[in-house]
Amino acid sequence: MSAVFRIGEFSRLTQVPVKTLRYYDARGLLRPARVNRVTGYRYYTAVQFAQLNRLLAFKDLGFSLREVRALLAGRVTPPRLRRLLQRKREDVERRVSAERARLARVAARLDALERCDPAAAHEIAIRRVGPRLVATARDVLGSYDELDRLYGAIDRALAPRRVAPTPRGAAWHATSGTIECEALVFLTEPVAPSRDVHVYEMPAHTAACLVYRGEDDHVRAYATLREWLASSGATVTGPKREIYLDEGGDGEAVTEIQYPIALREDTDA
Amino acid sequence: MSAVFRIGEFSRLTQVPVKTLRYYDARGLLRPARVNRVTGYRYYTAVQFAQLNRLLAFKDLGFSLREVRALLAGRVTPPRLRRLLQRKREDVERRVSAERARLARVAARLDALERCDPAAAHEIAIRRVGPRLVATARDVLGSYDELDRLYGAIDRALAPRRVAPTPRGAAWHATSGTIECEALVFLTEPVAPSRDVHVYEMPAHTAACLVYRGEDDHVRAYATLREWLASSGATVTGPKREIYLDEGGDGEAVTEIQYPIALREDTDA
DNA sequence: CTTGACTCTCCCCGCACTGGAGGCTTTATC
DNA sequence: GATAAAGCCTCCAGTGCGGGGAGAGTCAAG
Repeated sequence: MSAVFRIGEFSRLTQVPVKTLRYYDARGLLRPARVNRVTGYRYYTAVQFAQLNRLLAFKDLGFSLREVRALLAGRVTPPRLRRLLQRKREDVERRVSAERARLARVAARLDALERCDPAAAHEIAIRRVGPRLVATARDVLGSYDELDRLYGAIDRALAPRRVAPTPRGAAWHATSGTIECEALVFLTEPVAPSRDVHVYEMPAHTAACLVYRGEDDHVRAYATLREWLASSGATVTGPKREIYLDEGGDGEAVTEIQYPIALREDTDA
Repeated sequence: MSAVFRIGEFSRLTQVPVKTLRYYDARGLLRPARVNRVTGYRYYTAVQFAQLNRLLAFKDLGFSLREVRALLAGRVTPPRLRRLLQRKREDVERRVSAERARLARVAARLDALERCDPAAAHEIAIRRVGPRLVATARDVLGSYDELDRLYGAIDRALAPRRVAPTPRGAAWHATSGTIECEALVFLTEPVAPSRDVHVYEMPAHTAACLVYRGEDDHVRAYATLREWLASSGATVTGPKREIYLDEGGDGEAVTEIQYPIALREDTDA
């Protein structure tokens, strides 16, 4: 006497595609009340509507199908559900703020474009800069050329173990009015520090990165970056770094600028 | 003279996994400067850093790799980029508000749980209720039993074309103090309306759905739904509907309640 | 008995990667 | 010059959540 629905009618009533219902059956998430052994036809009854609603409700909260299955099948003690929901909430909160930050960046980019700003902001990448072992020498410099003095000190300190020629870099610390330069090279294994050469692991952080070619681009690159930093809702959280990717004796030099940043999700839109 | 990097070193400097770099190569997104025909080794130069940054920048804005490839390779006229970015912005805005609404629902659920609320709110599903063709008869009713009169009218109007026995339903309109009932059955093909039977396509909308069994659950179900509606930041946008999934002459009846709603993303957290 | 709508299983496709197996190359050390 | 340890290569398979379609069987109406 009780009503029975074939998959198509069940699908029409629930607005869940037939394919999806079969998928849920195969995954053990929603078994039809009866399946004809011979023809394989699935027959759903009214109780399946309730089961499907529970399934969709959990899915809507952001649980994966694997989790939903556990929630539907296994005992869900309320304290355990509470913990799961709390983790879910943090998850979703993170996603919300990530999406809002992304929205701010899209809006900033669009803004720049509408102001007919020629700034090539699409060359700025926000990257995770991972932890890397570095050897550094630090001093206040009178001119750019003095950098070589610092690299010389580093090279001497590393002399016994000849290190593969990875690109060199420099961090610029603005402390108490003067600008101090910290020349650095990347290491692949620890090395003993010396009197004026420090060895430590640079912590991981997020940075806005921009690569430029040649000396001419230098000024434009910094202008672009500064403008982007101002308009995209990011705050600088440390000394800027330069990585000399190609010191190009014959051709143009190639350098990457990295500004350590923290993203905020303010937008003026 | 210019610096050349093997894939591992390039990966270390950019923090992009080796596997991903190979994937980008295969997809034509980032070709190494040189590939040794014999050994297959990939060699990257400094310019690839700039290309990779552009790639990551576009990806970060939410473009798919397919779109990124088009942006990197094809001519990107600024007006076209502007349109793409505008669409992206709407996309991301939608995602943000969807995630915020989800967050509100997770928080509401957690709230209910912490108040030791026994409400089985996880049986409430938010569903898209698609457009469906219906035949309806509408009147102010004195008692529940009068519903049969309305269904009788519908049946007579459809008599020539005997329609498959799909579940019946009813919408309850609260207009000017009285409650009016609109009995409805679903159709699969258009039928000519009569004097007191209307035929039209019910528009698609979002609804909060809850299935209950038997008469005892009726009151509890409505209490649960009302409470959920109050705490989850949704507003009712139309007459509630009931779908009689199983009128169960012998067993318990099964009914689905549907409240048309609009989601807002307010949260008190 | 035929027609048309419905259903079944099976396999491939998409996204953006990630992991592993099995086999070369390069580099460092003895 | 031999060897070991990294590093690199290609190819195959899998992730989550289904969508599309082929080819065959089933069900109800005329």
